[in-house]
Amino acid sequence: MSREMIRQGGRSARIQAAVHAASRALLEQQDRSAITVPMIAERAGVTPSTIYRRWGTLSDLFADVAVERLRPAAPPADTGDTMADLEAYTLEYAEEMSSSVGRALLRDVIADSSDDAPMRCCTYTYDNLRLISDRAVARGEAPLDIAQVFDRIFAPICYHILFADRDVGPDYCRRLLAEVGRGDARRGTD
Amino acid sequence: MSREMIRQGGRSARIQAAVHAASRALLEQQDRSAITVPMIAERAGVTPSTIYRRWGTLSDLFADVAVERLRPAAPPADTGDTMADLEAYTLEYAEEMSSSVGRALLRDVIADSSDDAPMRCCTYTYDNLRLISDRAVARGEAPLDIAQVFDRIFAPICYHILFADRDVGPDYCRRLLAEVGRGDARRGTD
DNA sequence: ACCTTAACGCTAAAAGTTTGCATTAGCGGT
DNA sequence: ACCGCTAATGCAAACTTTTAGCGTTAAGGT
Repeated sequence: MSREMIRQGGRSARIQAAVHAASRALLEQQDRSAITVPMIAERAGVTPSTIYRRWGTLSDLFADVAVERLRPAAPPADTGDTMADLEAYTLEYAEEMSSSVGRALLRDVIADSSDDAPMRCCTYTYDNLRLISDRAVARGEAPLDIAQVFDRIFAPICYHILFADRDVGPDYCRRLLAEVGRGDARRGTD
Repeated sequence: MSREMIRQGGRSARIQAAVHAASRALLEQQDRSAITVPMIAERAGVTPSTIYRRWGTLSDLFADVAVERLRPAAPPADTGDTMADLEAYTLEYAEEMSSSVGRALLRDVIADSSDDAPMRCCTYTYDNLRLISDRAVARGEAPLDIAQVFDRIFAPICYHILFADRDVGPDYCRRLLAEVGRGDARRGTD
């Protein structure tokens, strides 16, 4: 969306930061259905037309903000044990996403009109899993089967969060992890 | 949303039907970002304020329409073989949802501001799986582990459709089915 | 330092949304 | 079958949001 802009430095970047910050601030205070483009513009010290031109719709702006927030701040913890790494990362992911703000982020990302935002969000998870896998290989262990981790662990977690049909707690996550671990969780990347 | 209305008969129902029909028609012709409430209202022969009052926002109206379209028209096919029933239903589900209109429906449902639409959509799938399972029991077989079918088959399918990170074709679905079948796919409902 | 042009601010017009009031038409009670 | 009650609709005015044109500013390259 605003990734492949031609102008990236200076004012353009400052405005993007201001708009993102204003969006985040408002999302924390009010219900999203009460937030409007002019509100964000005023708080960011920008005219509404700038936002309309750069992001098009409120949904796309929120998707952009959500992707930004979903971008991992720190790499997954390195415990020295691959399965422990995976468990820690999974539990953190589930806890973060199943919160009301996390669920909103997920929905914003998925509502993006282009397929760009959801795919990028997916890539973040992939990169983290890849990192855990690479560390395993560096220790002489077999790599993680990342595709299977997506199918068996992260997909169910996201599904239940998005469809709100069941609670996604640590116990449930550990069961998913155990089912994968019990089988052939590692056998090379697809 | 419009489910628990007090008035259900006569004019109210006619208007709901007209608005739904108008929405569906417009969704087939134009990009959803180009569709507005006044457009739907005109096509349905209704004033915009009626739509605003009953559905609130365009997203919620679309979610309502999507749930309606997702409601199963016919029960899943009965082949006499439980696993064949499950395969047929899964492939049909995946094909329908991975199409561009299907994906849009899924996104509309998930974007619903209340958690009502996504959960109801989920229930439709559950009911269909339950039907397949019940038929299995009637034949003296073990029931389907529905929770596992959700986690191992439908969740991955929906995840990949929503995040657009990979293609969801019959081959992929059959692999998911095989992995469940190979394991303990039937062991009672959670 | 200069040139090109993407991006912004401003403003006015267009479109969409909200709201109050009058009217219509389900629904339950008689 | 009729009557009263009120949810639901239509209409129209007030209000807000969105779009579009135009001049200006400031990145980024030469």
